[in-house]
Amino acid sequence: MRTSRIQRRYVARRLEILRAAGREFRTRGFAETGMREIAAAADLSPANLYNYFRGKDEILFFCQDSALDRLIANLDKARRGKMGATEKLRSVITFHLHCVLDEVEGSAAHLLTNSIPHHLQKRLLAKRDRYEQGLRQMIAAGIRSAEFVATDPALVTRAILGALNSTVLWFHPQGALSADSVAENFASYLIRGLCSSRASARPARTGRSLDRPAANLRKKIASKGVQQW
Amino acid sequence: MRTSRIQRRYVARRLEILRAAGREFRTRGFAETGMREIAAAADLSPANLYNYFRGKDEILFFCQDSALDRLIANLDKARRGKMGATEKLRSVITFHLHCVLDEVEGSAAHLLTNSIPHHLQKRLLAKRDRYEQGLRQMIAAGIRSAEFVATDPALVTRAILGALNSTVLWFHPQGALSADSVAENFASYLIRGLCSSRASARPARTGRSLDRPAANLRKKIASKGVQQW
DNA sequence: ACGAAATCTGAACGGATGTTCAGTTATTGA
DNA sequence: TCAATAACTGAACATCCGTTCAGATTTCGT
Repeated sequence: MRTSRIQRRYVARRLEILRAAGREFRTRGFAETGMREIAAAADLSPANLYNYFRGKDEILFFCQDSALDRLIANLDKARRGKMGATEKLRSVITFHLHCVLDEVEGSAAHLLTNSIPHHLQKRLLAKRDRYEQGLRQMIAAGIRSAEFVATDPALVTRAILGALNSTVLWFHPQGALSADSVAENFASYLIRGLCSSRASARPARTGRSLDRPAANLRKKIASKGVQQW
Repeated sequence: MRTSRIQRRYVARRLEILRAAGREFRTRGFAETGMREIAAAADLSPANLYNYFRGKDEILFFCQDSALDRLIANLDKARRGKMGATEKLRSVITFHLHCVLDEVEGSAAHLLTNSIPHHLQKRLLAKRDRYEQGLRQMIAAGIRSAEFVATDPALVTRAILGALNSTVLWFHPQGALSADSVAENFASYLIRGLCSSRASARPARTGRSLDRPAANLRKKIASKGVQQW
């Protein structure tokens, strides 16, 4: 056989650990979750974890890395499609939510955790930037094609990602609200904000401390050095 | 005099500490920030912190508590106003962003931190629920008055709060992007999503795994037991 | 069945962290 | 000026956490 049984069992055990760790990270947070708890959740002794991962950092790294891979793969697929910007964006939003809400080992995709070593963090930030830039370009294309209203694509991208990622903070898999319905409603709302509205969304100024004209609407934003979603 | 000088100095020092702690929490995260770092940032010895706060938990608690007080006060003021739902919502969004981005000691308002003791966490969750409910009712009123399109107010509220709170993850006070322009752009985008769009925001189904009708649009959500924004 | 390799475990180590405490310095009120 | 109170500090304590390691147990190939 191509891959030996012990190899297959090894990677399966790794995946089990990642799932258990993701579950714990999600509910308790990274810093609040100890290796002993991860081990208990994965039915292992704490010491045995180190046969599968170099340490706690690496566990979180692979959680985030695999989630980002799936997100980027879906994004690229959507970008290559022939549908309009609206449908593309809808597909990305719903997939992102299902990825973050359904697949528990990927639900740690939003954790910042600057306590993870630099060389790992750099790789994650690079992937995250790539995802964010792809989404931004998708929105910018929709603006150019006049499907979307003229706004700052970078800021809208971050608003969307912030809304999507923070769902893990309140969503309960067993709750009354399904991931599907969250995805449907979020997609409708977040996309509608990009389509020109009937009524003017920017009425007469209220006059309260916001007197400076919003002239920096399309200010360029450095894509590098972005720390977080 | 009404308040003695030593009392005034005491509360002033407390505020200095809260500001310094908020600054550190914001950049490093709660678990990653030690009491020794807070003390250094506030120009105090670590031991001296305990003359002003019972411990690290209480420092975070007062950071979040004061920020929530300001947010709730502004929300109530907006709700009592006579403007339309659009202007009310705009005022709340911009104030929320300025509170979270400008006033550094309040920028910890988004931290979950389940490591803080129960009796403190309960008080914070109560205030957070009150804020969220107020915002939700504001949006629901806009829907009733036909200013906003018919959607699930609870989910839109959480999308908005998620977008707003996650700005602290990437916003840099010294960066090229001002808090004002973030507030303007976010408000425009997030409000436009509540106004009926010209083009249909929900086109023909793509057919991909989202075949279940979105019938649970107005499903009630338990307002208690909400853990996070 | 048997030696070898993989898998697993309990116990301990080193370091960091929140916190305390005895003791020192600064400030207050008269 | 002087006692009393507030403000502050360095050093240590207790605990927790990530990690390691020697050795036991299971699984594998033959």
